[in-house]
Amino acid sequence: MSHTLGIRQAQKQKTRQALMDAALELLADQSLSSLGLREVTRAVGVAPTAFYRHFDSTADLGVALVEEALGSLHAVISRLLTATWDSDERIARTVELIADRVGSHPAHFRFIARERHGGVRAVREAIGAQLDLFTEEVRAAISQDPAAEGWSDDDLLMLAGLYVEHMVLTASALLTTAPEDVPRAMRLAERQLRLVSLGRRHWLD
Amino acid sequence: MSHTLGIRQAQKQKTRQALMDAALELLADQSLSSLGLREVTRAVGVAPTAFYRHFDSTADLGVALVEEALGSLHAVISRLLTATWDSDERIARTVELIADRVGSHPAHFRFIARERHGGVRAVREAIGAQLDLFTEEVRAAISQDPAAEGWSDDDLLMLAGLYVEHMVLTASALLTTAPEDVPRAMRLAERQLRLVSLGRRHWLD
DNA sequence: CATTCCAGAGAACAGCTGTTAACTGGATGA
DNA sequence: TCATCCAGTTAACAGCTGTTCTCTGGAATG
Repeated sequence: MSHTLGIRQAQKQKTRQALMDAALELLADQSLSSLGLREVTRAVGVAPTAFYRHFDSTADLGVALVEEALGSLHAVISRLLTATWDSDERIARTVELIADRVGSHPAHFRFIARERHGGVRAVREAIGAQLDLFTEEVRAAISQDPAAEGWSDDDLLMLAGLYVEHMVLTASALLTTAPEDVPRAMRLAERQLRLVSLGRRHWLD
Repeated sequence: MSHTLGIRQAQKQKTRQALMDAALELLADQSLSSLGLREVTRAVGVAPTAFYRHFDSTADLGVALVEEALGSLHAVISRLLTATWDSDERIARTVELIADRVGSHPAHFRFIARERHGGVRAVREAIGAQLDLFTEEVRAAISQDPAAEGWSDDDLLMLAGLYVEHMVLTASALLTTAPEDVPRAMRLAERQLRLVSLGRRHWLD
């Protein structure tokens, strides 16, 4: 599986990653639509023209960043969803997971929150597609639950959408929360999820 | 109350409004952090330097746009909240109101959704402050409701936050919905609100 | 070993940017 | 009527932008 790359390809990937890392850092206080290609190459210490060996444009780089930020999350989320905990435990674990990821990769989540409704269409769409994927995965998971008995597919999708949106919202809230207030923000997110779960339990009344 | 402005002040306000309108239009496919002052003045047909007679920077203009987009909404929301309808009716009216406003001022809502997590701190904060205001207003309104008996202030704020976030979410969803799918999106938003209301009703169980 | 390949460098391009300074001419107020 | 004010203009500044073409030197290939 793991084919050893030649020195040349390895170097190329290293430069590509350096460009993506630098871009992510520069995006801490600006939006993608104002990110210049020269700005990125300057930060890496590489000629402006080298950029074109890796990306067509900064928009293209943005799409690659979406994959980097959200691609690896599917596996983690799926594992969480298939575990069989009771409702409160699952809620706590979910919020913990989000807080952990936000804590270890803040720039990625900042990027996603910022560009989700941002000025670059291709990136917006890439993020939307990833979130739709998450929504479908969540829908599949909760449809297995005995509590989903009698639910229409449409209602399941509605609920899954609510969960996914809330995850994004929580991540973005945690980003703008001072470290000492993180526990409070986590408890807030948990209460909101608990309220939604209550609504879910009485949906068919 | 309505003091007649001199010709000079009237002209100044007219130019200022033209700058804001042009900016809003240009922001349809870019973020504020990439909006140039020359770009705006060019669109209006005015010298670049004239910009400084009205705003310090494009960020300053952005803050003014936040006020324009959300300032007038408080009165409308308050009126809606104090009306005494039953739960389902209120939900339907709320979603209708949002759909109406989004339909008549799409650029304003696009701007808010885009810059809520955008790259310009001052604008992010201005939007956050406005949303906090809405949250407090909603909290005050639902605390009057008999259903709020026994609720802690913290829980009321949590629920109000959920409602406000959902309004923003619905507005942004309606923006990216094709006209023929708007009714479907509205019904989806209503079902989500109904689920939250169910959770609310059973919160103290 | 000789050849091909290709990531990155270098230089140059037209055109854009925010900001300054000094100005004009019509509305304003005494 | 006449002096003052001030929204908008003109010109110029240094510095930035994306994109092109040409070149180079070390890795890959046979």
